[in-house]
Amino acid sequence: MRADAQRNAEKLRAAAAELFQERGLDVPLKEIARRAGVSHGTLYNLFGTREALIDAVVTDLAADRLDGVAEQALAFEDAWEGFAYYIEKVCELQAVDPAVADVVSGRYPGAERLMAVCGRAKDAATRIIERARHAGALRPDFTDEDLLFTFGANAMLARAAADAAPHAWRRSVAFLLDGLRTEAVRGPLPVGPITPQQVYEVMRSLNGKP
Amino acid sequence: MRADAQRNAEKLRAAAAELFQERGLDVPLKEIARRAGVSHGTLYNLFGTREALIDAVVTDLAADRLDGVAEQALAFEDAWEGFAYYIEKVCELQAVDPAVADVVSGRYPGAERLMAVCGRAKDAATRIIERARHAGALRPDFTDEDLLFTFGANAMLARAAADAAPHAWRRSVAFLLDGLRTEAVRGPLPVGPITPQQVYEVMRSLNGKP
DNA sequence: ATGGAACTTGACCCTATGGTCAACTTCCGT
DNA sequence: ACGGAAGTTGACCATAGGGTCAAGTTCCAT
Repeated sequence: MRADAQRNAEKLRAAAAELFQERGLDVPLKEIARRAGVSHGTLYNLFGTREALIDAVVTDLAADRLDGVAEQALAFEDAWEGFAYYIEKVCELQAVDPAVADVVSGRYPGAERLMAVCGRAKDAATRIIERARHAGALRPDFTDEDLLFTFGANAMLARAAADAAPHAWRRSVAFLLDGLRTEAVRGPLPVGPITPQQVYEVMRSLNGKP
Repeated sequence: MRADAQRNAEKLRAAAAELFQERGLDVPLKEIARRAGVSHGTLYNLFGTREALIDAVVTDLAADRLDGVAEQALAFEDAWEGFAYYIEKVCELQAVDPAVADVVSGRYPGAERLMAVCGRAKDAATRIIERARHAGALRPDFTDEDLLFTFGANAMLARAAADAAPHAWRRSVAFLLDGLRTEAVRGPLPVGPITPQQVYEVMRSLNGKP
C-alpha cells in the first residue's frame, strides 16, 4: 500500500472512531470521509464496506471494554454483586458510547471480527448469570436471552436519553435488578427522579432527529 | 366539501388507519395515498399534514383503548393488581398496535387532539400509581416519569420483536413488575424463554429494516 | 526525472422521503 | 347542459443516504 493511501486510511480510522463513538455505528459514511478530509470515494476504495471499517476501528476497543467488565464481574466474591456489577457496567458503556451500544445489540452481522467479540461477550455473560443463579441469588428463570433483550432495550433508551436525561437508564436498571434478585431487597435508586420536561425531550428523540 | 372529495377523504382515512396500525405513525404518506388509490397530492390537499391525518384517524381509537384500560385498572379491588393490569395491558396494546405504541410514546406533538388524549392517559396513570403506592404495594420511589420510560422502552422492544418474538416483551414486563412491588413475590413468567434465533432476528430489526 | 501503477476525486446514479403547484378534470348550481 | 368553482393529478423540487467510476493526480522504482 502506498504511503499516501496509508495516511488516508489512518485519517479515516481516526474520524470513524470519533464519529462512531459520538453517534453510533450507523453514522453516514460520507460524513466520516468529510471529517477525515478525504473524498468518500477514497473511503469506499480503502475499506469497501461499513462493516470493514467498523471491524478496523471499533472491534478491538469494544472487545477490551467488554472483556474488562466481564473479568471484573467474575472477580467479585459475591455472585450477585458480580452480576449486578456486570449489568450496570455494560449498560453504562452503552450509555456512554453509542458504538458499544450498537455492538452489544449485535447489529452489523457483516462485521466478522466484531461478531466474534459478541460471541465471547455472550459466553462471559453466560458464566456470570450461571454463577449468580447457582448461588441462589438470581431468579432461576432469567436466561441469557433475557439479558440480551435487556441490553437491547437499554441501548435504545440510553441513546434517546443521552442528551436530555443521561442517567435515566440507571433507574430502569435498578428496578430490573430488584426484580431479578431472589432476595427481596429494594435498593435505593442510584439517581433522582426524571422531570416531565426530560421525559418530553427523550420521547421526542425516540422518534426522529432533532 | 364536494362529494368526490368526501369519498377520497374516506378512502384515505381507511388506508391510513390500516397502515398506521400495521407499521406505526411514521409510515410514508405517499404509501397511504397509494393504498387509498389516490394521488399523494390529494392527501396533502385534504389533510395538509401527517398530524392532521393522525388526529382524524388514530386519536379516537387510541383514546378508547387507553381510557378503557385505565378504567378497568381502577376497577380492581386490589390496588397492586390494578397497577399490574394497567402496565400489562398498555404494553400489550403497544405490542399489538404500533400506532398506539407511538401514541403512548408521545411522538407527534403536532397532533393536538392526540396530545390531549395523552394528557388524559397520563392523569389516569397518575391515579393508578398513586393508589398502588398509597396501598403500600408499589415501591414509593417509582414515579409517573419512570412509567413513561417503561412504556417508551416497551414500545421499541415490542415493535422490534413483533415478528420474531411477539410475546418476548411479557417477560421484561414481568421482571419489572417484580422489581416494583413492595412485597417480595416472584411470579411465574407469563411466557417461556426466548430462543437465540429469536434474539438474533429481533436485534437485527432493532436496526435497519428487515 | 520519468513513466506506469496506485491512488484520489467529485460528478454522477440510485433509492426513498417530504412537499409544491400548474394544468387538467370533475362536479353541481343555475 | 354549461361554465366556473372545487378537486385531482403527476411531474417536479429538495433532502439525505448508499454506491460507482472515468478522469485526473500522486507516488516511487527504475
